[in-house]
Amino acid sequence: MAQTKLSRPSARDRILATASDLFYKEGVQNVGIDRIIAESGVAKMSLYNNFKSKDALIAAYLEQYDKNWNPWFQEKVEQLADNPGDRLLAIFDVLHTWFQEPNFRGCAFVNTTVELANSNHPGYDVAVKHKQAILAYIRSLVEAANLAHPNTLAQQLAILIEGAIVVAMMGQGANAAIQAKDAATTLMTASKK
Amino acid sequence: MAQTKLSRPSARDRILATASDLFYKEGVQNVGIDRIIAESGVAKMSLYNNFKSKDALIAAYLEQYDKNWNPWFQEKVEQLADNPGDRLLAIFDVLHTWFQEPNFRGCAFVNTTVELANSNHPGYDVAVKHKQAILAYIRSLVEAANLAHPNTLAQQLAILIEGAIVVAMMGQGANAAIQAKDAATTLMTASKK
DNA sequence: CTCAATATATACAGACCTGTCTACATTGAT
DNA sequence: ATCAATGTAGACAGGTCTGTATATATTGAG
Repeated sequence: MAQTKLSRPSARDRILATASDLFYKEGVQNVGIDRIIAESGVAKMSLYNNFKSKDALIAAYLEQYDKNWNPWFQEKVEQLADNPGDRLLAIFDVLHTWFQEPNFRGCAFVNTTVELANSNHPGYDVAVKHKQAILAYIRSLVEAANLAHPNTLAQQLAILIEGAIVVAMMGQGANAAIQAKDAATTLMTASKK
Repeated sequence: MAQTKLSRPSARDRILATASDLFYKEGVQNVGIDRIIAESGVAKMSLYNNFKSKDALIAAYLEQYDKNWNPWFQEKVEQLADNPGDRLLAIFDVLHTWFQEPNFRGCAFVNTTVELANSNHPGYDVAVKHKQAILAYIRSLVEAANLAHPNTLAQQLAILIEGAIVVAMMGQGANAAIQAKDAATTLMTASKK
C-alpha cells in the first residue's frame, strides 16, 4: 500500500519519478536505462523487476503523466474561473503559465508519439487516450456554457491549444497562449446562441 | 551543375532523397546510416564524403525540405485562390490534402526538433527559420488583405495551422484542417476593417 | 526471530550504431 | 589516353544500449 512512516519512496516510485523528469526534458530516446538508475539511485535489477522493459517504462511514464496532468490542469482552470465560459478562456492562462516554466518542452504525449513513430508501441494508445480526455473536458465546458455547435467549437479550441503548445515550444511564441486566448474569445463570441 | 543527359543522379542526391524519405516517415533517430546507404544503393564512404556526419545529414535534410516545401506550399495555395483573403483560407485546403497523404506524419521540422531536444544541433536553426518563413508568408497575405491587427492575426492563423497538424497527426483529426479553416474564417471576419 | 520479498552491486552478453580505413572501379573532361 | 574526381565494397574499431545473470544485503510482517 501507500508509503507509511518517513521511509524512502519505493524503488519503483523513484524510478518513475526520475524517468518522467528525464524523458520529458530530454526525450525518451535520448535517456538510457543506465542514466535513469544512476540518477534515481537504484540498482538495474530493481528497474527490470518493476518494469518489463524500457518500452514498458515509457508507457508507465505516460500513464502516470496522464493521471497527474489532467487533474492538475483542471484544478488550475477551476481556480481561475467559476463558470464554464470563463473556464474555457482560463485554459489559456494556465497554458501561459506552463509555457513560462524553464523546463517546458511541449506536450509529453505528442513528443513521445513523434519519437516512437510507431502506433504499436504500448505508449501510443496512452497518448491518444490522453488527447481524447482533454477534448472531452473541453466539450463538457462548451456544452455547459450552452454554446452553438459544441463538437466543432470544442475541436477548434483543442486545435488552438495544440497550436499554442507547438508555437511556444518552437521558440517564437512567448505570447502564443495569449494570442490563442484572444482567438478563442472571438470563436466563442461567434458561437453565442 | 544540374544533371545532364540521362545519367543517374549523383550519390549525394540519392542519399539525400532516401534520407529525407526515411527521416520523415520514421524519425531521424530511428533510421541509421546503414539503412540509408542500403536503400539508396550507395557506399558508406560516399555518404561520409558528401556529409561530415549524420548530424550534418540531418541538417541538410531539413534545409532541402525547407527549400522544397515552402515553394510547393505557396504554389498550391496560389493555384486555389487569387486574392490574399481567399489564399489565407486556401492554406487550410492545402493542409487538408496533405493530411490525407498516407505518409503524413506531422511537421518534419517540429518532429526533428522534438527528437533532437537540443538547440545546439545544426538542424535546430533551420527548423526555427522555417517557421519564421511560414509566419512571414502568412503575415504578407494578411497585410495584403488589409485586415486589422496583422501581426496578431497572422500569429493566430499560424497557431491554427500548427494545431491542425498536431491534431491530424495524433489520429483523431481527419477533419482538423476543415475545422481550422472554419475558425480562420471567423477570425478573419472579426478582423475586417 | 525468521523468512520471504524487495533491493543492491557488478559483470557481461549481444546487438546496434557511427565513423574510419584500405583497396579497387568508374567516369568525364581535357 | 590520361588523370583527377567520384563512387564502390567490405571490414573493423570503439562506443553505447538493453536486458540478464549472480551473489549478497536489507527490511518488514508474522
